[in-house]
Amino acid sequence: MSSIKVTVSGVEQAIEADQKPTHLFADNKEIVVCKINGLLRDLWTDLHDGDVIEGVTISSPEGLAVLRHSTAHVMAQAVQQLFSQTRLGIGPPITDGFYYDFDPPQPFTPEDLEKIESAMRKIVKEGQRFKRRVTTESDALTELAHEPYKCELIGIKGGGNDETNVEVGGTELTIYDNLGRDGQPVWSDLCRGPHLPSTKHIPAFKLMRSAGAYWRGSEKNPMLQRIYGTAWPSQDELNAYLELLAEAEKRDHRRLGQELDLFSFPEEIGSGLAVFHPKGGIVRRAMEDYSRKRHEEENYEFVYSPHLTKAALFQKSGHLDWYSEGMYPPMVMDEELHADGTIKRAGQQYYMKPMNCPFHNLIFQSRQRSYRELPLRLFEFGTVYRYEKSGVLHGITRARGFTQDDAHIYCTKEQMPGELDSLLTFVLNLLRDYGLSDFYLELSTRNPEKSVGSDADWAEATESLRKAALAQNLELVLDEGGAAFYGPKISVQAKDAIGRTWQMSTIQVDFQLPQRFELEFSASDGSKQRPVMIHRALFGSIERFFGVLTEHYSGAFPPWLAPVQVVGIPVSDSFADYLGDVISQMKKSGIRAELDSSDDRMQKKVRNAQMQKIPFMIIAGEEDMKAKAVSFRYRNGDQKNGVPIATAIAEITDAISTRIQV
RNA sequence: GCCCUCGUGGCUCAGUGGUAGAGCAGCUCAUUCGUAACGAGCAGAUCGUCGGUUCGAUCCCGACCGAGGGCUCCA
Repeated sequence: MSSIKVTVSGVEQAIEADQKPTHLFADNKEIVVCKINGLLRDLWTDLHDGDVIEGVTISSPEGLAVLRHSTAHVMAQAVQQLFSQTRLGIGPPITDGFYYDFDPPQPFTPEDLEKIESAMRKIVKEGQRFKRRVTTESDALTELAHEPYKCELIGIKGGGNDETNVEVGGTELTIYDNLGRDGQPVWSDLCRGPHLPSTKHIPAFKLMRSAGAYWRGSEKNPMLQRIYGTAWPSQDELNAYLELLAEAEKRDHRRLGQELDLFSFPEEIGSGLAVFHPKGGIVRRAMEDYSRKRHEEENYEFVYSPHLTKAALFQKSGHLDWYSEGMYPPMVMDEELHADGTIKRAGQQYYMKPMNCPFHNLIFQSRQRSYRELPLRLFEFGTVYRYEKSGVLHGITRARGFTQDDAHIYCTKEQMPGELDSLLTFVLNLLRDYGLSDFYLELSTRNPEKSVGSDADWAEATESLRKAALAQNLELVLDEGGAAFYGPKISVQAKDAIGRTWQMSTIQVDFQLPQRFELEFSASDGSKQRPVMIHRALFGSIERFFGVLTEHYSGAFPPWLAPVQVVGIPVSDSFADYLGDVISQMKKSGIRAELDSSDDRMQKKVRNAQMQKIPFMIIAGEEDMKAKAVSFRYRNGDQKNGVPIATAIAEITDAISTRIQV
């Protein structure tokens, strides 16, 4: 046997020509795949003289993707074992897991998933080897004649997105055979690879759920059945992931909204339309009040506009042309009909507003504007109504009626860069005040296929946005071509307490509306000029931000936002008057304090307050009363006894005014 | 909108082709108790809505309304 020279992990060495990477890395069980000359390859790949080989561990991002993709294959094999009539779609790795799309005779039931999972465990146990086989288009079409979706992929080879690329994205068309103990193929799938050396390299996995999904992501295509799963390098990591999901479920704002009596969605009102209960109302008002105060400091002017308008306004803005299916249908007023039903007098159409901007434009236009007034910043807590598709509604974060903290800034071209810069700083600082601290920014640029406005305007606005973003020293992600047709935008993404990303604020330049409304101001030389218009919302919608904060804090709001800041718990009834007096003093200091005078035992009252996530429990009994003091119990279970009344009040008012979390 | 799952007292859930139970919450009584559920009793549901099948439906079928998980969508 001849030998060849290869470089393994940076070290040049001579090996037998029939040695594979799997042999080279035999002493490191963490290595499940490798890079040969920079390309990700199976550990069974043939080596050639001069190859440069690096091991890739199962825990690396690439290793995880391979693990998950291989697990998807095992799932597809199990599905076809159990349901032989099932045709295969695609099965790529995704964040934290994988999915595979199937076209089964019957949709999968939860019991099916259990069966599939145990069939998978068997396959994993068998240690089937993944073997790569190069084929040709015509051979593959013959071999996979019974797999119509796979044949379709062969037809679009190379042209697909990242997901279809997993199947056919390589330069060669390949099929992976799973070899049983006897070395004979037991199952095959069209796939680019690479894969784990064998199925026994799958340490931990779990099927999560099945769901419908359109073939290749288009709602014009048939609906396939997708099964989601997750796979990890160890059982511990799988458990940690499942715990994270359980934690996310516990802090789901829809669940907390009910448990903490914050809001509800009465069926009688309609899908996606919420009512805020008193406690939710307090949180919301605290949010709004603080936002209003900060906006006033930043020279915003507060305006109001009606919830509905004649069609003409949204015709002028263009919304009816491109957005009517997202709007509630019109109300026709004062229409008169002939006896035969034909129209005698045309009525007037009124629409619920899906946006506030046209109203603000009318305010701008209500009189002649001077350059001396600019930038003019019009702010409104504007409630809008959008007929979202039923399937997209999600608690309070995606609703059909919601209130935007909406402002439109009218300024000169020259003012725009400075305005965007100070605006972004303002936005981020305000979000920080609400307790979010981990951000990145996303800049959406022009889609040349679909946009209005001149090249120069776009370039200038995009550059101003980019400069403003870079000045923040935050990660900036480019969303190439992702802007709306009327102008570029920057959006602020925030991470919450358990690491999930939420899109928060958006700052959007608009080249369209000033033109459609023919907005003008008088410049210093007396000429008429068109202002630049900037749309911006910090919360997106108040309801949505409310939901995000609820999940971020898991319902344990910082004192300044908490519906009830203090609950007084007397050790027994005989101390209720004493403690009631302390609570009254707190109320006079502006603290949202309540006395629990129910006839529950104090332990029960503590439990109730704990479950309501009230920041401060103030307890008083014999000792405290004698000392003219109270005892604290904090949400985390800590205690502080014998605190003089004035000190206690000061501690609480201080926590509220500094907006700290406790 | 599409696919799947679900809809039983305020909440969480059990249950059956012959008109319903539990725990918590509520109310009453008892208790007055130092940091996460004292005890007893009472009350509370035309089993989402409307049709159909059936001698009879909360249970089977259909439509609608609503919820959940996804897909698509979010100007």
